[in-house]
Amino acid sequence: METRELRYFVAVAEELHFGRAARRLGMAQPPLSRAIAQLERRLGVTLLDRTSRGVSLTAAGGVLLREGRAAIAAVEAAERRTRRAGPEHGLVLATKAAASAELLAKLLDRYAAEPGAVPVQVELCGIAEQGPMLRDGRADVALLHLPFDDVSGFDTETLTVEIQVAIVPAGHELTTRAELTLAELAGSDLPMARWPDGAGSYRPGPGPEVRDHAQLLQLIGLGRATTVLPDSVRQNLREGLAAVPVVDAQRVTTVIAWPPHSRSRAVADLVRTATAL
Amino acid sequence: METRELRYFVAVAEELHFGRAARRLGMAQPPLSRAIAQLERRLGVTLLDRTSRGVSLTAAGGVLLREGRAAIAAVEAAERRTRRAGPEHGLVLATKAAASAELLAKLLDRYAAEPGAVPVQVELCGIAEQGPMLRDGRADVALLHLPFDDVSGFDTETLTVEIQVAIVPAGHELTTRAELTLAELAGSDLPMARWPDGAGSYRPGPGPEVRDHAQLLQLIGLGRATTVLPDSVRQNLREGLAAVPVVDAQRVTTVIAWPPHSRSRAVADLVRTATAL
DNA sequence: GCAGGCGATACCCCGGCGGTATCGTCGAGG
DNA sequence: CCTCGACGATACCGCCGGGGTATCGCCTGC
Repeated sequence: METRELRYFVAVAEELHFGRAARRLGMAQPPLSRAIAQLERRLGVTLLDRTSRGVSLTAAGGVLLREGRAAIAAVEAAERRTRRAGPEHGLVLATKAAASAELLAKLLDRYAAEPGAVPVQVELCGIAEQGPMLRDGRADVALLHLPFDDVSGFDTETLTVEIQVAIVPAGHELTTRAELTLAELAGSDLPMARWPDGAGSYRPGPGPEVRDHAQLLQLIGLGRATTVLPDSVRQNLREGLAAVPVVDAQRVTTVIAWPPHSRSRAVADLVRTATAL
Repeated sequence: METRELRYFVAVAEELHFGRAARRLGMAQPPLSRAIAQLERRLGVTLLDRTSRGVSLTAAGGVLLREGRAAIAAVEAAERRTRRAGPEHGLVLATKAAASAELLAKLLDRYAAEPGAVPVQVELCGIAEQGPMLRDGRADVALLHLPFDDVSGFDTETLTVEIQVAIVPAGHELTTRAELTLAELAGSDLPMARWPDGAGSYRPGPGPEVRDHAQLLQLIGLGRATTVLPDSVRQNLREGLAAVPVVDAQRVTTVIAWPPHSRSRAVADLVRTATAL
């Protein structure tokens, strides 16, 4: 199977429409139809159910969609990692913009002091973008946060485990409390802010929609919202905001993750530095 | 990058010889040279250092060899898993021949009794062959043994943790001991049998070379060797052999492993059954 | 200095990929 | 019930590129 065939199939499987898929691939529809038919013949499996009104995936098609995406990602990872394998091309570390700044600063400082350290480019990415970046070779190593990020398929080392805290306006009645429960927070007059999910859309419910941290903190400062965040954000809270521990919120584990079998000395050094923090 | 190019490069990188690689690929040498040169041009990276007497890998070439093998494995896994995604094609479970028979028997029995169970084909493979089988889609799920097998890149659940025992001839003086240390065992008159490593060759040292379990146990019965094995082998020891716990040998953990993101209901059921044992 | 081995180059041919034109079929709407 | 339109399949064509053979250039070892 060639990656070209995989890309064609993934496009059709995602669009469920040969014409649109062909447009997305920058080609005409007939060769695409033929390529998919040929792929099915070679595999000996029907991947798509065609009606004259559209297309739907068979079970085997679903498998190939999932596995094919992974395979394409692996090929593209190989390509990118090879391109970046020149004479000490440096490391790319992917992390959330919202991640603990002190942890990151300490890690980068300590690593830079190591003998044989290479330049580290920090890639600040959006929610849950680190996993894909690591998988497809855009990043060499990432800081992930359990239970939010998916670490399956990576090697990881745990760095920190934190409780979560509610962020509320300074002076709000909740700031008098030593600790809270999620139920108490939900029962307060402050609605929980809502984040976009992976696809960029908001699940319905009360509470304002926010896109980034600054927006969120601004809204909380105005007394229009609240949220629950890892304890480490307390270090950088601006004036007008306070944090109250939430006892029954899930612990957040920060891990450093890297692709398995990564034999690069630089990655190994960085991980060793991180675990020794 | 097309998988064809990857296969070509991997062949050359493994043979370090264009002519042999071309023969292995069933093609002539000039198109292969050209394809590699084209790949290097497209990647903008030199992969091979050519002298008129041979070929050697550059650092980038080493990266592409490792990553390319993984990418090819991913593509082949996608292909095999798709082929096997017909109407309930059954599961393939990979395990060592030497693995605990009771555990396996109990697992298969319990799973077969589950509603919606599919046929399970047990694939007995050699030392450390389960990992590759799982990676390239020849198996859907595997029983692995830590610390011997490499589980990086898989999802796993721990099933059992066992101590290890020394296998000695019945009546040998060591059988009077309630427990041993590795040092004591090494200091006895019984030499440790030697297993082939991954490449099939034996590391030098004293002690007889063995290829399989039957051969090993036979030698031990004759008083010519000893070895250290997981505790569960006691259940199947033939007459003339005895087992003595070795207190400082590493614990052996049996895990069930499967490819990450495996959404198959059958795999999920089997894993659930296994963890409930 | 010469022969042999190895990779690169030159040149050719054909298969297959991608393009355009068109067909067959099914569903919606009047 | 018929027509129109949307969609995928088929037919046919042209050309690019992958693969073949022949040969070169270069280094090495005898």
